[in-house]
Amino acid sequence: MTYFSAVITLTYFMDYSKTVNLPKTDFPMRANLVQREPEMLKSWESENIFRKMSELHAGGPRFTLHDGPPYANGHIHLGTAFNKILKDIAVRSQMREGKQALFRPGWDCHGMPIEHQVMQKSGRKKAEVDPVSFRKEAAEYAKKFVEIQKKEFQRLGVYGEWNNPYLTLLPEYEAQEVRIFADLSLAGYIYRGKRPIYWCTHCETALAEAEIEYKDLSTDSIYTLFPLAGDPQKLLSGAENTFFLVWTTTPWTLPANVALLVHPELNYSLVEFEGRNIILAENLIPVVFSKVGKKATLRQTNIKGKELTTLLAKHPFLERNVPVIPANFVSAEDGSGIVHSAPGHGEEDFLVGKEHNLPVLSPVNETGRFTADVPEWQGISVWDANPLIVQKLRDNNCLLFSEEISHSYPTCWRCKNPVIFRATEQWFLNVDHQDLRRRMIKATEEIKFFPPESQHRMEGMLETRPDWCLSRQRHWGIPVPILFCRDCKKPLMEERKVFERIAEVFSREGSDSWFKKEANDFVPKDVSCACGSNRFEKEKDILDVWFDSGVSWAGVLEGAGSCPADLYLEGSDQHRGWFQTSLITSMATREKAPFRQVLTHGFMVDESGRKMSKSLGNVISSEEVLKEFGADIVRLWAAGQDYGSDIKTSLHGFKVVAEQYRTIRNTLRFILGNISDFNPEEDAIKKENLLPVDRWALAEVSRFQAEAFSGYQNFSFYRVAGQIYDFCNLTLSAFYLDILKDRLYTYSKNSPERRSGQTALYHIGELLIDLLAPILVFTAEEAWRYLPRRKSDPESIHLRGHENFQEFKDETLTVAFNEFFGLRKEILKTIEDVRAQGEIGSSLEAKVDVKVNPELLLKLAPLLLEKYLKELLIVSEAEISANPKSSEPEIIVNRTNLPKCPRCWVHHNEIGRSSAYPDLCPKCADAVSSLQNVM
RNA sequence: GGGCUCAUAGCUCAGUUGGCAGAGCACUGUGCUGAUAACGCAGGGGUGGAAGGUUCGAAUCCUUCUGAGCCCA
Repeated sequence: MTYFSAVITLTYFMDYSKTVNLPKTDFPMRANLVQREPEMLKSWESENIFRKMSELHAGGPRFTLHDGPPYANGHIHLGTAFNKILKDIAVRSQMREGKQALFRPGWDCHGMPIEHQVMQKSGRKKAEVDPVSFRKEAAEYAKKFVEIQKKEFQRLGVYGEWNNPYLTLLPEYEAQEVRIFADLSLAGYIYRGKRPIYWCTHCETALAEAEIEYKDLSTDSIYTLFPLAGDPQKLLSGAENTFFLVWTTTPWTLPANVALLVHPELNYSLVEFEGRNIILAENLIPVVFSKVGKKATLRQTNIKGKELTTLLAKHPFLERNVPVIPANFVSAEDGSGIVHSAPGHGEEDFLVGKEHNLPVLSPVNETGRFTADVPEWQGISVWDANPLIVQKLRDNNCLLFSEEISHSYPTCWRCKNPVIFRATEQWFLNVDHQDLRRRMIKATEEIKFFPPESQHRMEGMLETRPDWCLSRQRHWGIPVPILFCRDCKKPLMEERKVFERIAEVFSREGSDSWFKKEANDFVPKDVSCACGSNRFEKEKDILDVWFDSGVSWAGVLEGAGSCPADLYLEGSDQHRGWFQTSLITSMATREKAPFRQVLTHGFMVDESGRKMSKSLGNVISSEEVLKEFGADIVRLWAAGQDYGSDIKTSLHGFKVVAEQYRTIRNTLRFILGNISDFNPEEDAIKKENLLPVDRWALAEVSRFQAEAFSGYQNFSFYRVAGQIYDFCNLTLSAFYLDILKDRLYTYSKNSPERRSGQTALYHIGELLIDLLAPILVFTAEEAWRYLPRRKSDPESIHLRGHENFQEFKDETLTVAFNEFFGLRKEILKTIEDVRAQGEIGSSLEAKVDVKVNPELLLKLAPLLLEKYLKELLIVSEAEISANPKSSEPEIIVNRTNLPKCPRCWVHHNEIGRSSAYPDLCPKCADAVSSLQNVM
């Protein structure tokens, strides 16, 4: 008996397994991206695909994404890769919408990091360097990394004009930068002024705001006493022996002190302590004297800060009387509520000082040592002077007490040493000239920000940003294009001819010419100084590297007729950086913003949400993941991130993405395998003749497409990626493809049922490849090569626009199927129970009886369940009927008693109807006989 | 210290206007062996960062705190 049945089964299996239409495709299951992607890149190159892409919609509406230039130093990291991939997806998705989308990548080539590297390599110091040969080395260094990074971006599949990138060191770019500087200068935005700026005493240079890192450092926190020098309005009851309690964390700035600052609305008090009267903020009395450890006696209260401004104070160790001035930034939480002010050594102090016409003292030289203006400590560095000054205060009996506190302190981003504020002569851009600041804030209201909160952030930063210090005392950059009169020292700032000459020379010979030529080479013969002299000398400072990139709209977009750009897309740090510098230069010279839309993304952080940094050792390199997973995985990862907040990144995360990729790839493979014998031009079934479930599948296609389109339009790539994955996983794998298998495999090749399913599958395949194309640029192309083609189809998916599937929309079917899925879940649960009891294994062994209330049955009518229910449930017998009494569906599942068709494995009541194939069900008999007719 | 943002299952995240906490992955069980280095089904898993408050009712609104990120001081 056992022997007999085994032989029979084996016989049937051998026979019929060859008659079913199993999936057939050479599209490999294993992606092998690391090897296959470089081959694909070569084939794109040999077929000029990128060039054809750029020509695809020539003359049509344009989409310009302007590349924020990465810094040409080192290899790209995951953050750089992420940024460029987002840009690429934006560009490609717009291109697929029918726009002419060009992307010209750029690099930022000047600036400190490169200068620092080159300087270190040669072991030289700034003063010892010959600018011309040094700049040559720096340029080579930058170009080397441009090439390295270019290859790395290309390997990621990023589309762009790689043969024509913009570099901030190209002569034409430099010339354009001079022209913008000229426009700014002629319009009155540029001024030379003494002003406290961040100064690194180690690197001996001014630093931009962007070049500052804050670190926790321990510093002196001292409470010093400034004697009262005058009380003309007799505000204080006993003015004898009275002192201001003044708090500072930078004792070395006391020699530059010119005022005391109080908060105008804060309440101050007079206390008696060890025979002296002391003024300080009322609410800080307990804190201060608990630190001193002794009690003070309250003498007078409720003195408003603004009343104190009538008083005069005496400097604790210099022969100088200083005024008391109101300032809103004085804190009532720390110190004493009275701070000392040195406009030469602090930004806020400077602004208050400017308002009250205070002198700007800065008796510190470029190495951070006191000048002759401070004879007592001349030649001593400010860091070494701190304890000496504290001692001096103590000697003068002017120190209440001192302590050490830890607080965040600005340090130099290169050398990591603490920096100081020091007033020097610098070139500035006045951000309030001609109401620029207001105009910029207004302009941001017209710009679309992604995410929208980003606009507030930008606005807030514009409100408070100080004038832009444009000059740097370095070698590697574009020179400040200013000439001075050798005789009267006046700068030549209003002669357009001079700027034009400089720009013209730069465009031919590059900005190196500034260092090679004489000043007079840049001055036309007919130009002379107002004083009559025509002997000139060159400015020695160079421009801030942020000015380089800040004029890229002029250097890149204007010439191409693409300004303003449609999109700037950068990390959120660029609110203060590139977005703002670009906005400033453009609003000042062109009266308009250089971008219509701005997208910002978060930063890479590790699994526990901490910033990736070399010192923490939690950095994941782009190369590492690329080598292990391939570019499409990195791209799918990038697409899948909600860039609005920070991006948590781990190797495990990439493995999860790789799994998602496999799901998508397998889905594609299944589709391709099942339509390998389908010719869309001959075999497609008309919409009205499709089976209900196939029409529903296409309705889903139209719905999914509309959603994905809107996702791409809003640059919500992570939504698109999620939708694609859910579509593959939930709509297709878990339902549609599963129920389709019986039809695809067992119906005869050319049957309407099978062709109906294939028609839907073909469109699903088209759509998937289409929607994947901007993200999985390699895999989409690979799949495209295996998809049956129409005659009109191009050789590359990247040259094909969208197929529109909106005609397949079918609200009735969609609603009906949603009802069905609720019911199906219940039925599947019941089948699982029966399976758990050991009654059935395969669901094809099940017989399902369902009773539902008539309303539900009516809703399900479009599905034609009386005919298709068993197919939709993948069971052999299924009946559904109405029962007015049942509010919940009644589901009964049993094992079927019908015999099994050995070909399609469905249990069937009509087996043997065909005399030629007595063991088969009618459908299978038909299929096999038609097969033999063909043979 | 200030501005903006984030915190929901082991992981990645949904959750529209306050109304029964949801997906995928992972895990466990299981089916199939005609997507097979695949695919299906089911299940367990949560003090919603913490503490208060408003409300009949809070993941959602308010306050404070904690941790994290960007920017600024």
